[in-house]
Amino acid sequence: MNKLRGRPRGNPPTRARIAEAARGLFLRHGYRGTTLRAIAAEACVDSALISYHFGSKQGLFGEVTQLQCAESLALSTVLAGDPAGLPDRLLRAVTDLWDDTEFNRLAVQNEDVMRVFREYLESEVLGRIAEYLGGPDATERAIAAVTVIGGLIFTRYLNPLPATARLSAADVHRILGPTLRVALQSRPRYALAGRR
Amino acid sequence: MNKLRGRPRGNPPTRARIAEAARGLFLRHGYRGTTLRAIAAEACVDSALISYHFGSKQGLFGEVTQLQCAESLALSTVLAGDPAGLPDRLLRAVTDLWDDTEFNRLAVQNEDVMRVFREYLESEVLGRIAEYLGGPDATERAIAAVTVIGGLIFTRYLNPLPATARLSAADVHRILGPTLRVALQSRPRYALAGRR
DNA sequence: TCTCCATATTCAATGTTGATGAATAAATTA
DNA sequence: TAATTTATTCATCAACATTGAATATGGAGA
Repeated sequence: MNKLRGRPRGNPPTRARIAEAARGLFLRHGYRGTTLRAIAAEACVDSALISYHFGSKQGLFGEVTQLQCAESLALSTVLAGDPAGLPDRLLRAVTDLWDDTEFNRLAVQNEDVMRVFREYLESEVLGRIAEYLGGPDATERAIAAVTVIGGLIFTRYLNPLPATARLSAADVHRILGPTLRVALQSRPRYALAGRR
Repeated sequence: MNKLRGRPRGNPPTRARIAEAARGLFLRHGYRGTTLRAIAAEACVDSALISYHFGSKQGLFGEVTQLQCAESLALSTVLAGDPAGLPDRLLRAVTDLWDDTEFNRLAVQNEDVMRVFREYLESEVLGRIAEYLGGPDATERAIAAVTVIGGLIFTRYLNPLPATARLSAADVHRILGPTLRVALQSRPRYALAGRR
């Protein structure tokens, strides 16, 4: 920080260095856990420079995050093949992306709601559904069901997508009913060879 | 504020009043948008009293939130009937709960990640899937698929449930494949099925 | 009833935080 | 070369959550 005032010599890529430092810190400590001063220190820069370049902390975060989103999930490949294999390809794309990159770590743990909601979903909903179903694959069926339900809650309420949120309850029932029914079905594992 | 120092006469339920005020403000303005000072003002109390009673802002929020969770989703009723009707009853319970109560408003909009993620899910994933599917009910099928995918992302990555998160990618594919397949299927209700 | 301690409350201060405006120096343009 | 635009530091701000000190009441035991 003991640098000179005024514009520095050359055209150092300071802005990029800030974004890089921010990305690392956001990944490690989440949004709230990362202060502008920490980013500035990491980038060896005065913290005011961040506001200058990115407008605000949210602006910086948005830029760093959107960069990640742009790189993510190459949908073209997924949508290129035959319709029959689409489910598999979609699932594979999602898990490949999220398992391998650091993208998921950008998910700021919303330390408050998220924890409560997770515990509730896990112990109450999932546990009791599995108990109700019984049988050897009860847990797996419950997981599938919780996924659909969690997806509904997430895309309709927690973080409403307009297309989903503006449906009536009846439409939601009609559209998701068959899906949830299949999720809850027992899927005999070794009965059929099937392809992967 | 112009009150006397020291313990007040009688045993006024100040703690409860604070919780009540906090609940209202959290509902209206979310977690970050609600300051301890605002809660204190609403409850006609010094803001230091909140730290005294609840330890911290998070402590207060946790108490208010957990109260809501306890009241929510009467699973017993859902699990009481015949297995065949379970999907419908589950869906109904979820939508009834979340449509009618204020519970969903406690979902602190994680103003940062959530917005980006929502826009991405809506415009990229949902839009392109619907475009790919084509046909009259493409949007509905895309919504169902996005729900499953969003549920997977949410319960496995964003807010990982242990049971779901510790699965291998292959297990995820196996368990959710049939579900997603059905979500993507055309569901002819009033007309004959035509693929694609 | 008197004494003491735990409890409830206000007040004042502290240390962070994100942001802003002024000063300054290099780059760029005319 | 002169003027303007851009990049940077410094000093400061207001808001925030939290903490410590001061003070007054409630309740338990004599």
